[in-house]
Amino acid sequence: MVNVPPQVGYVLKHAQSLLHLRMEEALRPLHLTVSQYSCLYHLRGEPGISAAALARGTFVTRQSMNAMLRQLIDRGLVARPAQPERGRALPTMLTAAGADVLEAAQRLVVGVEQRMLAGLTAAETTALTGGLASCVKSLEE
Amino acid sequence: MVNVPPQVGYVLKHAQSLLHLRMEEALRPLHLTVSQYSCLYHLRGEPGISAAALARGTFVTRQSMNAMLRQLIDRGLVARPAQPERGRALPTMLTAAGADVLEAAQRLVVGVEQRMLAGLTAAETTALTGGLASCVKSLEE
DNA sequence: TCCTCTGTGTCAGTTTCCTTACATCGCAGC
DNA sequence: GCTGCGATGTAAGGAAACTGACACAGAGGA
Repeated sequence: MVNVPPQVGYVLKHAQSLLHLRMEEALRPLHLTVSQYSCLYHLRGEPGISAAALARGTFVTRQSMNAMLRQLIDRGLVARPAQPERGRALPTMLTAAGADVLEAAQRLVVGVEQRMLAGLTAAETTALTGGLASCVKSLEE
Repeated sequence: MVNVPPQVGYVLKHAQSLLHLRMEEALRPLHLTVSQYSCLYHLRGEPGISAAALARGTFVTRQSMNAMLRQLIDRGLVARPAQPERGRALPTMLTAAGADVLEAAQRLVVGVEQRMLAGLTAAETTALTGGLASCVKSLEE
């Protein structure tokens, strides 16, 4: 890391990589991966969402999301009807057990985020979030 | 994405995911992945570095880095002696062809980063980099 | 009505990366 | 001298993700 100019992309990757690692460590006792947590989290925000829409919100492909959902259904954390009411989309939702696991997981994740932001003021945190949101907006046409 | 509070971790993941995607698209004409670009980039900054140290700087495992290096050596972009001069570490370095490819790749990557930061002032960009660096520092013990 | 386009679910194959494990080398301490 | 420790390189196996491909359902226009 010597003679390497502090490029934004590299620091961004570094922060994301480290956050992912810490979250993985924190969620390990619950036998939950970061992707699975993200899946449950979005599912609570939008009950009855389709797997494809869930995949877009979690930054994975439909195929990966369906494989992940099968695991979560086997564990009883997620439920999905066998037949669609209309169209092809199968509305997915959290079970009571899934909501419990998510609540416990979120406490752990919030702890990690607080640790990540420990060196920043509230104003700096707001500026960081705003800056990242601007990057997202600029990168999607 | 409705009813989802703007958590920092999520926006961070979103920005990193999008940046990775745009870089992958930009580097495709050069038949280079983001990881390979990152590898060449660090190699130029620290010639003669070991594969293990390179792996730490690129956020992958030693095994993945050695596999990647084999590909890059086959393409003539990287060179590594067959025998270590001392110890077990094999000093890795860029070839002339590798330096050329890296230079072309970096132009493309800089373009993507500029696009990402288009909506931010210079001061905001500095604040963003500083905020991310603080997150990194807080997350590594 | 027919056609096209988009969105969704799914299967198969491949790639990439990680985890686990082992052997080797230099170094510091007894 | 010898031993434990850390760092490096390597191999084998598995987990997770992606790409490519196909079929189906609804919306909209010709």
